[in-house]
Amino acid sequence: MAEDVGKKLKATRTAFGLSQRELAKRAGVTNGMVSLIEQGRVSPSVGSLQKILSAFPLTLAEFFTRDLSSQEEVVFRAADQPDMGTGGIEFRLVAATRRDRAMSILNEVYEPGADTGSDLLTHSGEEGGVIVAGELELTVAGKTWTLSKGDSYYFDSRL
Amino acid sequence: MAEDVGKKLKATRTAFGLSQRELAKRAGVTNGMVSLIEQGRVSPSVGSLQKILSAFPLTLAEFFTRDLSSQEEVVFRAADQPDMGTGGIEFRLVAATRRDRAMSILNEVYEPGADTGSDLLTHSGEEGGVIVAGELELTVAGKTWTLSKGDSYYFDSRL
DNA sequence: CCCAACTGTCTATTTTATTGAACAGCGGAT
DNA sequence: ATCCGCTGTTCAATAAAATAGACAGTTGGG
Repeated sequence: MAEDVGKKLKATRTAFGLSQRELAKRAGVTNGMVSLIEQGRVSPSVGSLQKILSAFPLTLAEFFTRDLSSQEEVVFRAADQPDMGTGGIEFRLVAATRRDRAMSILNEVYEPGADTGSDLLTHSGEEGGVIVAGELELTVAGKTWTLSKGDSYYFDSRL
Repeated sequence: MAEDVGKKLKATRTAFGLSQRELAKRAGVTNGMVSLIEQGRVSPSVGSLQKILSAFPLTLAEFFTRDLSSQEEVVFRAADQPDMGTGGIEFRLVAATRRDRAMSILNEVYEPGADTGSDLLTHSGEEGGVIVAGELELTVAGKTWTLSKGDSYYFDSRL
């Protein structure tokens, strides 16, 4: 178990806020296969893994280098937030590269007249937010960042 | 053919100066499998690919990020040259990260009394060499490097 | 020349991944 | 309570990957 593809795939999938079935449908594979891979009961072919990753989208290189570069990041820049939305609504997922997130935060931009249905932000021991305008000085665990429009933060509330 | 694993594997294998059988033996797989993978006739499982790459040795992340970072490098530092030798003889392969090399260059260090059999350097339109002692100023295609002991160079002779 | 040792490719068989459709569990709505 | 829609898991059948071994071509030596 030198490199556990299953755990990494599960962490990536949950980070993007997708279910096994939703990921499978986008990738063109079956949900059972995603389940078996995540449990480590099969070793997928690189072709299958590539199809699955294309649903994020993510390349093989990005997938395998993922946690080495962004294990415990706190600040995520605007360009690093993938757009999950459709049509006139823009959803940008915060901390998408972070593994095993316990919650999801969305940066939402609505066209004039667009409608929001439910409250998507639920609290569960971790905190996150987005700077809509102006600048913010953020201090977490002794470190300080200056965030401007579009930047965001994410950290364990115990810090 | 988004990411051709076969071509990449073949380029990597030849860059390390290994035959299909030699690679297969080190990796604990069959030579036929290496052949089929390199021809693109099968898509190996990540487990199998991982076993194969461990013979170089190379991680999955390093394998997939390989050509993005070192596509057309000219200078290769001493630390980047893998040791291909055994026993008292030290063989360090130059430009191992470069894809589809048409030749091989070896930096050879022999213990006192060791014996050399055949001439390993054959010319075929490309040039390479190693700095054994002192310093050298190298200019290729308008760029200049200063090489010291252990450093090496590799470039297309048309430049 | 012939032999030996190597190169990579190909075929039949075994092993494994992948599919498609079932299953049980959970939360919300009626 | 049931029903709906979702979550992830598991099973038998199918498709594909991996194996063991044979094959042809090449290089160097006796």
